[in-house]
Amino acid sequence: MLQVKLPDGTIVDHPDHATAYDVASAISPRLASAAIGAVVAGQVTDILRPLSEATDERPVPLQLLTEKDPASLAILRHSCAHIMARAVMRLWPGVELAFGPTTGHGYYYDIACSHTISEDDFPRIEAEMQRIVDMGEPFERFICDREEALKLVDGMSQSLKVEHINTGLATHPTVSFYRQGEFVDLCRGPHIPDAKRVKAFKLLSVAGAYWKGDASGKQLQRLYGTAWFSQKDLDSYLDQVNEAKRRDHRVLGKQLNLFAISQEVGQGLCLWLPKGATIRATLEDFIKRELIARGYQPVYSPHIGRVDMYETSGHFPYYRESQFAPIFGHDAGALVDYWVRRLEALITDGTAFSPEDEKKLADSAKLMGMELADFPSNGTPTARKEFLRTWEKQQERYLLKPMNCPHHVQIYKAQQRSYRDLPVRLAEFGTVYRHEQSGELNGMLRVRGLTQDDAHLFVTPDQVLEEFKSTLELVKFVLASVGLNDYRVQLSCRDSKNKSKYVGTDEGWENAQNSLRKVLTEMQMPFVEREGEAAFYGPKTDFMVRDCIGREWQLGTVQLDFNLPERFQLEYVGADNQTHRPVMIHRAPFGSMERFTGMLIEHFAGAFPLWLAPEQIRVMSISDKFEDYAKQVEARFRAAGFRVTTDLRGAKINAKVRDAQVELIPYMLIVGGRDVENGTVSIRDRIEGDLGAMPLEAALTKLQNEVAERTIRQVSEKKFQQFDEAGEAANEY
RNA sequence: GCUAGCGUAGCUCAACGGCAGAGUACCGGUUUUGUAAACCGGUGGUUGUGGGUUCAAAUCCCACCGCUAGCUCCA
Repeated sequence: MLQVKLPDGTIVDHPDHATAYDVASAISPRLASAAIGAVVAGQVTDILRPLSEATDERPVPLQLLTEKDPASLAILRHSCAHIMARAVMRLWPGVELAFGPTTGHGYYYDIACSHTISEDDFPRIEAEMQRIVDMGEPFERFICDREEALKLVDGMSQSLKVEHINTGLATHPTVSFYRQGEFVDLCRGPHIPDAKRVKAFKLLSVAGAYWKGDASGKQLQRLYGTAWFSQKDLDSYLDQVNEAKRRDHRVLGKQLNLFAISQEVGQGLCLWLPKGATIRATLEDFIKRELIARGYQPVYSPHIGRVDMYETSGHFPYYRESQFAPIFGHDAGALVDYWVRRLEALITDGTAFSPEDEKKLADSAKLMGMELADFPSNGTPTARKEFLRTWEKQQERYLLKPMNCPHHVQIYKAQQRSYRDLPVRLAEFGTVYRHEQSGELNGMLRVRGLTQDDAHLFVTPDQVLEEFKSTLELVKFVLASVGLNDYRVQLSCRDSKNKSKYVGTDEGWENAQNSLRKVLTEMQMPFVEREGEAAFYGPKTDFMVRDCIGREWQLGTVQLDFNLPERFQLEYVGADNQTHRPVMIHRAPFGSMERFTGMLIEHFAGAFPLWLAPEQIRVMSISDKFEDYAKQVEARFRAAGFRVTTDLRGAKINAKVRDAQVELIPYMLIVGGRDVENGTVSIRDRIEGDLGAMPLEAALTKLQNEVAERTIRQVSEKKFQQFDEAGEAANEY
């Protein structure tokens, strides 16, 4: 007899080989048919798996999962990934399978297939999947030892699975498989009991992916799909996807003339059109006022700086590949730079660099006017490198600035600093340039030239906690000011297993990470820790902000840095008359103006609140007889600081109203004969519609109040079903 | 950077080897209007760029530039 303990504490007896399905059937047939999976001793597992096999614990703690449990969705989707893979294998023989995990909203399967799958193939694949679902075959689990498993997958010509068993699963004594009809796949599971449980599914897209995420590895095709327990859930999900599409900042940015990216200017270089620039300027003015109130000092620094400075900070060597190439004063600059890198590769890992090739470089350099009489041609590679490095440092070498911090460090160093001066808080909307990979560029969200709402705080070690705390408060405040109150904080730490990616000492890192934990805990801000997400010079707290349709964006960041002060030998004189080293805090509440504005466009679906709207008010005349009055109204509002225009076209009022609605203007002031007589305006709210006539000054006061309070009225017009992250189930193999 | 798909009027799209078109925007005129589209007329194109195939190329082929999705990356 096997004793099973249900969630309410009841103990029930079952035969030794009983499964969760048997237990469910004994409770009620209806429960049995609703059961998708089971949690046995805390592990999600199949309902058809013998309970005694799944755990040694007695009585067996069992919880049944039905469609209502979020974990069930992950099981369903992973099973649907198998069904999709099976369908693809039926349609195109010779398919090799890689991984097929679930994602937040669905699943994918990576495959190697000689046929290039396109969206045109989706109906065929979906039809084949439907046939498999209709057959309703069970998913059967079985276990093999390593040898059997290798034989099995090799026999099915699944070379990627062979490789995975030999590498990723090298330490597993046994591995599990799932069989469904002719389809057998190496898989950790769990799975739904049978294919009939799939009630609604859809293929979403196909794209490239790399085997095991390695860009130098094999290119695979990744098929994305989603699956739900009802057609209604699927439709609701697709609605949400369409809503996100409707809000696309690239589309709205074009329609509303907010920004443009021109092929002629260059990839990833954003042109802020007057309306977009107005939004940005309003945000910047708001932040600047706030910073002054909080003791920050404005600074400005140039857009380029000497490469040496970025070698000192570490940015140049660390991010070499994603920076614009340096600007060299000497014609041979780029050549010598290449030469040095070849010598470095030769020194560090013996990468071949023939004397003939080096001679060619030397000859070319001479031709370009470089003096090489003293070059130690017969010296060691290190000696040759040092000669060239010395030459390089004597030349003009500038870098388009990829980061503001080294410049702000120089501003700190421009004066002698006393402990009485600290904290020194230097703020700048600093524009930086990064040569992001072309495939990464995306509207305003990922660009090559961006302006950070940057600041660097130079503090004494005693001030770290307090200053860090107040910067977090600032981030919270500015996010709240644009109505973003739903966010979580991520503490991004160093990867403890791969320390070579970071600069500084173990002690410094521990110290910094502990400080951040302490502040977040004291402020009662819930946070999740992520290893390997830190900047190379220090740990970060990143704000992951959720917008009104539930998507998450990484925006603001606050970072603690013990390393740059060390590298730049920063100092202040303490009360003890000794020199001490300050600590730096890097922070950007919005991140970059480009990314933040792009995100806001999508959050508000282009309909900005009054205080941010580029065109706040449009005055429209009923006919040209009232043109003068309309102009008077416009002048009154403009004098009061509003961004106001007039529509004096010979069109009907209906047309003028429609255009203003489409352009998402917050308020329309309609003026006709009655208004001229009574000194009123007829006010129309973009959201509420006609508000009737109001004395001019009353309308002015109403709108002034709305601006002063930065009222936000336009979000959450539509409530979307929240889709819980179903979690990464069953993706180990 | 990689894989796949896509580039036609300012914008949205049609034409898919045989005369490059529609809606909208824009310009001119008529209309003088009270809360989501009045009417008439007109301008606008070396079909992303360069090469090739063909009697003939927006259409087929090649290269480059750019965009999109995903991967990889993100100080």
